[in-house]
Amino acid sequence: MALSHAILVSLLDRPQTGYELAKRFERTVGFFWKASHQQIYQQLHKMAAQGLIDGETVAQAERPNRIVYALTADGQQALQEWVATPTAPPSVKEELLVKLFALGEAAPETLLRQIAARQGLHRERLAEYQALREQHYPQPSGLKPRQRGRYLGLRLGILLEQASLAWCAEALELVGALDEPAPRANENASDGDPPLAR
Amino acid sequence: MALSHAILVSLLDRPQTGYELAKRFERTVGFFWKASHQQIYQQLHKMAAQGLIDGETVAQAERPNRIVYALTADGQQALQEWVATPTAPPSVKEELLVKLFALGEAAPETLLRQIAARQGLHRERLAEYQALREQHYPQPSGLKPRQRGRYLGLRLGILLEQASLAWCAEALELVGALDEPAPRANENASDGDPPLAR
DNA sequence: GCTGCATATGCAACGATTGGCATAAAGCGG
DNA sequence: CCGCTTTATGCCAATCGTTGCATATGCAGC
Repeated sequence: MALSHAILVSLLDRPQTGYELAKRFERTVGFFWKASHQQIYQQLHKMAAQGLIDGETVAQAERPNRIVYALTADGQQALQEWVATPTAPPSVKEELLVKLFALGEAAPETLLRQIAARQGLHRERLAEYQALREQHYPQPSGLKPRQRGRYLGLRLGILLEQASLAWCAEALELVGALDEPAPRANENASDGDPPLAR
Repeated sequence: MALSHAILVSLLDRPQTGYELAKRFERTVGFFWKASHQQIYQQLHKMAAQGLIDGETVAQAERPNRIVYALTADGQQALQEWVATPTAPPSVKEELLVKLFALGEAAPETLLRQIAARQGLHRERLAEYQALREQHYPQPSGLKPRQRGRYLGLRLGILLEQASLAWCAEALELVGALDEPAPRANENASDGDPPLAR
């Protein structure tokens, strides 16, 4: 119910082929919505059948044909309607945190390694994002509307990476402390079911 | 490839019925991994067929029978192996950010409302999490291993909610500025494809 | 007494997503 | 000139996830 919308949004910029869409998904919209090329091609067929987009085949000399998709009036309307629809909270899939729930049953070293790996990832991304920000969005208040949306995406990326990094530091410390000095004994104490969230 | 693992982790605490698992998913593991009860029941059947868990039917007077599932040795081993496996980065599905990409094409007021709604959600959650933290995890360094995992989950929740709130404030300001004073003209300037991320 | 909620489990249909594979040609490096 | 990567599109199978529905009972509140 939403990959189609992400595609519509992307086509707003200009008509594109499936291949282009797939590549752009890796750089822009895809930061908030991942999709593989198979998924995109299939979705494009469906959307064309529904009349949301319109594909035009362009023959190319000595290259495979390309199919360039553009928004139809229906597609634009569908997009407008979707934007006006209340947004569901983001769905979460944080494997690492699920693993941490097994802490006490599993070797802490294994988890330490994975947290460190995660830390590296966040560091890389943060550096990337900050570079992009400096290059492309020097002063946000001067941006045109469409750029503001993109800037805000980047901004959320930066804030979340920073928060994640702070968490990694805490986690390394807290899990690391288990490794060497402690006796790691006696886990089954009284507590009925110490809740966490939601 | 991971709901089964989340269930295994949850069964680590104690044997549980599908119903209990579904309810706990709303409070604990489910913060990082959502699942509906239908999904859980189906998964339980599969896992029982694979020998990862073992279900025992308990007849109850004047209540539907319950099926209590417990980890088998195979299940425990599968869990250990999974924990030792490198963790994939979390998958993201942030609908709101996709919508922001349509900024300039769509009415800013609509988006403002949705950002405000999101802000409310984050505020609520943050308050919840902080209350839980104060109640259950007064001093993290004194926690037993298993509690540390849970504490870290809560901690990440708090950090991410705070970051999200900071973002909401920025977003409201930047999108709100579009609403009243500006002429909102001329969007199609030079820029080829200002990238964002990844 | 009716309504709604909580307990407790499940099926069926559909849609979303992933992974493997296939085709086809151009350009690049060794 | 051989193999690798890039461009460009697609099928198929399997799994994962969501929505709607069904069943059965007990308890609390109106």
